[in-house]
Amino acid sequence: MVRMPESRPYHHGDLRSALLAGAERTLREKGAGALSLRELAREAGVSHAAPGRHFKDKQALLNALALAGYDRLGQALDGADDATLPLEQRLTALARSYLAFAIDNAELLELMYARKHEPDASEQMAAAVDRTVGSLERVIADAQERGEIIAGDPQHLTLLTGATLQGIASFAAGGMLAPEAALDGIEELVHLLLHGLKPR
Amino acid sequence: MVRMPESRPYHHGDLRSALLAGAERTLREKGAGALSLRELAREAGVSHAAPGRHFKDKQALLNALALAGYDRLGQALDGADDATLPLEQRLTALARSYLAFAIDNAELLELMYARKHEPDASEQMAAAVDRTVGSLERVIADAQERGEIIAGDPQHLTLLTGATLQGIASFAAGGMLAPEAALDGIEELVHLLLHGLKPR
DNA sequence: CCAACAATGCTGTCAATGACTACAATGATG
DNA sequence: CATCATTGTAGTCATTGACAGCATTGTTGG
Repeated sequence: MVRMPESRPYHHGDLRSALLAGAERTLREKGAGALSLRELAREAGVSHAAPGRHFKDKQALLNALALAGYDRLGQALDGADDATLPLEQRLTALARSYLAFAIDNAELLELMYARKHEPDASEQMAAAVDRTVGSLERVIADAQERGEIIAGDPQHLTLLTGATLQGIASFAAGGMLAPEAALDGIEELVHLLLHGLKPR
Repeated sequence: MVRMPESRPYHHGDLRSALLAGAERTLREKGAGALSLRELAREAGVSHAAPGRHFKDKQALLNALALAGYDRLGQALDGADDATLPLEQRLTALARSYLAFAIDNAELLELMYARKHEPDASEQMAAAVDRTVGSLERVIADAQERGEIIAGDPQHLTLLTGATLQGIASFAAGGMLAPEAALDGIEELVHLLLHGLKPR
């Protein structure tokens, strides 16, 4: 047996991107626990230590993955926000967009919320969170100015709304709630949030 | 050097409990990722394969840990529920109890919600979830009968309430919200849930 | 044109881990 | 007290993350 020339070049070309892409696929298919740097290296056709050049350690890769996730989520939310819609519809659209993302990126979202980031990565992470939360806070603040929502610290109200969404997403991710049920229930959910549980 | 008799008996006595206890401590101190069967065995003063007699694999131990968590959560909630209180206070007490548990058992709660349970363990898990959710659903259903809460499928309303709580817990666990802030905000939160965001 | 030099990849190695097997001690049961 | 299931032990294997040292490539200044 003679070893073939293996025309593969010494340099991969864009190993960093390939690793991130592979990691996302694995994340989606097998969950975060199944992520292995060595496996990713094998998939990319590269030695087991090569990833080390691009990511100091496993956590660094996970951080990069989370940041990319925030970008995609931010785009989805920005795309779904239509300031010309009436409040309830506007909120519903935003909520649907968030839930849809949460449902098809359950494992990724978990990474995004994971509290294991190093101090430096945390800064970028915090900024990303702020950008994301901002989408929602804007809607709330707008509605307050128009008198469509009660007065009060907009951050508190945003917290309530965001928490509810995150909770639903968490239930859906945990299998306690079917994804379709979660999506179908959005209108009622937003309605309840706006009108409260008490009879009027 | 002569090996001492090592008066330790061949049998540990209650290895299973010792492992669970150690696992909980590690979970609390270093997080779920740092859990190692071998490390637990060392702490218990036992060989590295001994845990295998009590837990088929690592996941089995995690499942047991989660079930124990549901028991403790259930006790906390049952203890906090006082049916004689007015609705808003009753809900507030329950919410505070849940949040307190979530905050000081963040990692455990994550395990409890993890969707990695095998089909058989899932049954017990589902039952445990039902028992837990039941505490809340009871309150909602009671209030509905008294006309203090709008009509509608009580499960939907429970879902909304539970999701909001879980969302807040999730934010607190993720460091996006200070634990004290979360606990302090409970009254306002429950009030908002009951009365809605729209002005009356 | 080529001599540093920085990036990027490779091979080799280590300790830790989860899982498995075969074997030994213990203690309960008939 | 003989038998046998339970519970531990010792040894082993493949996988993994991390690291060190070397090789290849491409770039940049002389």
